[in-house]
Amino acid sequence: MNNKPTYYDLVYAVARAVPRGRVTSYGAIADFLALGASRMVGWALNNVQPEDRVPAHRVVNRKGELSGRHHFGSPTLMQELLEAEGVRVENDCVVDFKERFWSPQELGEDWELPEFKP
DNA sequence: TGTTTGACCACGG
DNA sequence: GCCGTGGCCAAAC
Repeated sequence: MNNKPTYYDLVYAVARAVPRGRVTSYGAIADFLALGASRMVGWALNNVQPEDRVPAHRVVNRKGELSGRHHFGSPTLMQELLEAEGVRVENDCVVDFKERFWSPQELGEDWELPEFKP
């Protein structure tokens, strides 16, 4: 498992760049990274694990629903994490998702991976 | 080596 | 306004 120059690292970096108390969507990351495939974002997060320290719980689908809650080990863990950050989650959906939505474009188009230390 | 699926999104009917 | 289909790239079988 060496450093593979793949979009995976980009997805991880963007996920970490999500401010606390904010949430983003797979399509937003995919669009920012110009992947063209939001599915891969989910796959990237699927390969990621807590040991990567990637707040994947801040990433939800465009509906604002915690689609990946079932992949957190506990179906309620994702909601717990979001609520712990001040994000109100109801019925597995982010309340005021539109307002809580954060776009990676806020970082800037020239934004790149910060010093990634394995 | 080809097919299927996957934490999705956009568009069309 | 809701449901169905296509598309995207990559990994697993």
